This record gives sequence, C-alpha cells and structure tokens, in this order.
Amino acid sequence: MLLGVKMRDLVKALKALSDETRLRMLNLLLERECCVCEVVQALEISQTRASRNLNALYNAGFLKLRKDGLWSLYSIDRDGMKEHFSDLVEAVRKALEGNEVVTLDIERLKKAERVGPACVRESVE
Amino acid sequence: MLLGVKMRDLVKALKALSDETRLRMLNLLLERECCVCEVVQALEISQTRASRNLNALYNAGFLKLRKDGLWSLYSIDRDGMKEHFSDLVEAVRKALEGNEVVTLDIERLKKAERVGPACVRESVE
DNA sequence: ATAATATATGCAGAAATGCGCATATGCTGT
DNA sequence: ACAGCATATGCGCATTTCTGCATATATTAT
Repeated sequence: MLLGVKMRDLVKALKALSDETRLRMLNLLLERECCVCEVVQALEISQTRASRNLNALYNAGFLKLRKDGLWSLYSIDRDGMKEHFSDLVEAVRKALEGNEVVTLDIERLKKAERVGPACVRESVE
Repeated sequence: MLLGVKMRDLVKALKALSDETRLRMLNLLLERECCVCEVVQALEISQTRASRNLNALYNAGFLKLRKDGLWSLYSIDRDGMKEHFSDLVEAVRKALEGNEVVTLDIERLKKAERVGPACVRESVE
C-alpha cells in the first residue's frame, strides 16, 4: 500500500491526460501559472471548455488552485502531486517537446493578458 | 519533428492507457508474453473483451504481436515502441507496483495454461 | 445596493467508448 | 473435406465523455 497507487486513481489520472485540450493545458501550465482567461486566449477555446477541463486536471490530482480576486489561478501541483503522477507529467512533457500545436499555444500565451476576452481595450499599446 | 510526437498519437496512447482492463493487461505483459487465452484466465474476463483491449494497446503502439499456430502472442514492444511511450509504460509500471489488483492478476497468470477456457480436462492433475 | 467581471455549473444533445452476443476467420489435425 | 479450437469482428445497446448555451456564483468597485 506504501508504493502502489489505487487503480481507480491511476485510471482517473490517465483519463485526465487522454484528451488533447487537457494535454495542451498541462503543457501551458508547465510554462507558468495561468488563470482561466489566459488559457482561453492561449488555446483559443471557450470559457466553459477551459474551466471544465482545468477542473478535470485538478480533480485528477495534477493541479493546484489559488484564488486572487476574480481570478482562479491554476498551476502544476509539483509538491502535492503523487510521485508516480509526476513521472507521467514528465513523460508527457518530453513527448510534447517541439510539438507544433503546443509551440503555438505557448506563443499565444506570451501575448495573453490576464483579462477577460471582452477587454480588448488594453491591447492598444 | 525529430523530438515531438504527433498530438494525435499521444492522445491515442494515453486513451489506450486510461482503462483499468488495459492497465491490468499491460502489467501482465510486463511480466511476460501472453496469448489471449492466458489473459482471459489471469484477468477473469471474456474472450471478446480480452481480444478487443489487447488490440487497442497494440494499435496505440505499445504491443507487438506474434502468431504461433492458433495462438496470438502479445508482448510489450520494447524495441519498436516510441521512446516517449516507454517512459509512459515505465511510469505506469511503477505506479502499479504493489497494487492489489495486479498482484492477483499475476498470481492467476502463473496458474494459467495456454489453452482455451473449454479445456478444463488438463487441470485434473 | 448596483454594475461589471471572471469563473463555475445545470442541462441537453452529439459523439465516443465498452462490452456481450453471435458469428466469422484462420490454423491444425484427421 | 471436415471438425475443433483460438482469436477476431459486426452489431446493438448502455454508459460515459465532451461541449455549447444559458445562467448561477463570487468578487470588486462605485
């Protein structure tokens, strides 16, 4: 019991990883902590979709959540995560290295602002 | 392109791993090469289920298949497998170490015979 | 209190998945 | 050719998963 992981939890974790949207999210968060609206911008997906899938990764045990005002800030839970899950994340990270899709995601993340999609006014400068 | 894996393939691989039946199968095959009927006996599942799920792991790129007479012998494709997939398999292997379910599977595998479920006649001795 | 904003969620529909049943396929021995 | 056996597969059904829409919740500022 010390070493092994509950089958349930492992399946849940792998299910969380077996989706393109969530893999792209995980990759984003490996770059840095993000709020939901930044994920929306970087992946160019709907707010609902971002929120739901981030929550799935959170529930599976990969992410931690920090609230700051209106923002929900998700990040990889490097410390709290089960050791075996870290290995999975690392394997995924390596597998995605250089991948076209996630490279573009990261580029868009750099341009993203911690504001809602409606707030285009600040992007004048 | 040298390093990264196609997003498609990675998702497919992780989908293949995100199922209890297939995780148990992978764990069996980490022990040794098995034919379908051995998997049926060790996991106590139907033949259809065994065949389908083994094929899923095969299709995802984890297994290789060798035919010997009537038998289909599946095993981990250690050489042919993408490097990144090996990391995934290793992470899963470690995660399942000591797990109750797979421990019982292995015990049953040791008692299993390379015969169909109908052939109980040999188990007299 | 009211308005504005970021995020979460109930619901419904579409698509994907898993599996049993019956049957097909393919190999082996007579 | 025929029978027997291990495995694969078409079909149908039940369940799960994913997503958008609309709306709820929670926080902040006025």
